[in-house]
Amino acid sequence: MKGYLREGSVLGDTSALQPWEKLATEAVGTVIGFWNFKRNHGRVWALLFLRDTALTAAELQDTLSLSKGAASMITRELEAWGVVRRVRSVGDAPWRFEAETDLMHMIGRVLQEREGELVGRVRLDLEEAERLAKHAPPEVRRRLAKLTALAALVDGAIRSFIATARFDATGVVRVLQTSLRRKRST
Amino acid sequence: MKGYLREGSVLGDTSALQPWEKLATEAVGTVIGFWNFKRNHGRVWALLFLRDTALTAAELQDTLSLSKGAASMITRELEAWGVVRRVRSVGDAPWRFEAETDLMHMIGRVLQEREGELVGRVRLDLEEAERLAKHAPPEVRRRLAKLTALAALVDGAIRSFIATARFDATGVVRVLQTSLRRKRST
DNA sequence: TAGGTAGTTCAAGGTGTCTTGAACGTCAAG
DNA sequence: CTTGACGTTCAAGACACCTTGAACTACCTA
Repeated sequence: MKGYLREGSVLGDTSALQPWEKLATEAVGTVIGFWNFKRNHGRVWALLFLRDTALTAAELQDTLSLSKGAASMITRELEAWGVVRRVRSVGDAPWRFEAETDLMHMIGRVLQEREGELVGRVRLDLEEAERLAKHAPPEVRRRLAKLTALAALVDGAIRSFIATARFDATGVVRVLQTSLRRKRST
Repeated sequence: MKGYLREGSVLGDTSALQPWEKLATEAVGTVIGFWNFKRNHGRVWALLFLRDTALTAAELQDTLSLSKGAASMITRELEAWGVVRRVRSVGDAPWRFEAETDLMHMIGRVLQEREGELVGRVRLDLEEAERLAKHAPPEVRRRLAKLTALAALVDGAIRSFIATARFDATGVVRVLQTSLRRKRST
């Protein structure tokens, strides 16, 4: 085993994507990329998720054709988001990465990281605007109120999702329902 | 009135953002921009929404400091998405734009335009992957299934939202609930 | 000490997208 | 026919973000 390093491995072991892996990793990469992360965040996570095993950075690197730098940065970021775990097997082998498998929990974390702050800030700005518009015409105030109500709704839904993130989505349902009762129209 | 055209208007009429308008348009612009449209889509819509009135392209242009080209393009796009309506007042005045005010309906349209196609395609790809993996180890198949289940869930939620888009979000709640019943775990 | 692997960092270059403004089309009034 | 407001288009430039790969640290082995 010593002589056969990464390139030209004998059994297309870790490298070489299976056809379904190709499809799935690209699909996930697309959504993730569209959703404002890097496509490669999605590809890496998806591959780790599909193989049950933990892979090394080097394996990810050439299975997905990443540069060395990219492999390092992507894994580090995924790890920071709690979407991937870094594990060291026995002895002193290189780090390996394994995927978080609780999808909902994952989405919750990411939502928190990304939307939480944004939505929260926007909500505050809108509320501030509402305050400033105290003497504006009623229709204007009504419309501002409509905006803040929406912001609050979304903010609430996200928070609840984060708090109780599970696949059943119970939390979100609850929030949407209660908000429903409070404000018929808006 | 004839002599006083756009610049240096006597009463800071249409130009000149009120402080709350400034705050609100920027806030909306930020979310929209973050959400992968142009920041200016958000700013323009928000201004039209806050002023109850329909504004001309020229007014938008200098109230929000847009270039002539941008004003034209942004309004055209908003119009195409059904987020803004183009109206011609009596006689032969220039076009004016007014905002769609049903927030939920609007979001529905946009979701449809943007997510619908993406999520749908991804879902198909994942299902194809599942088919290709027919002879893969069971754990791999289970994981693929998990992904397609998520895709299907989201796809369903979006479709239902689009179909019954209202502020109360009843539709989404219903979908999430039923999907809840069918697949405890995933 | 020399040589190798693992891993990180960062400047440089690449990519795709947004914005600008000039050129152009159209229409109506003079 | 000329002029001027309104509106659209598009090529060029500005810009933001991604990716690359070389340089570097740290650590282990011979």
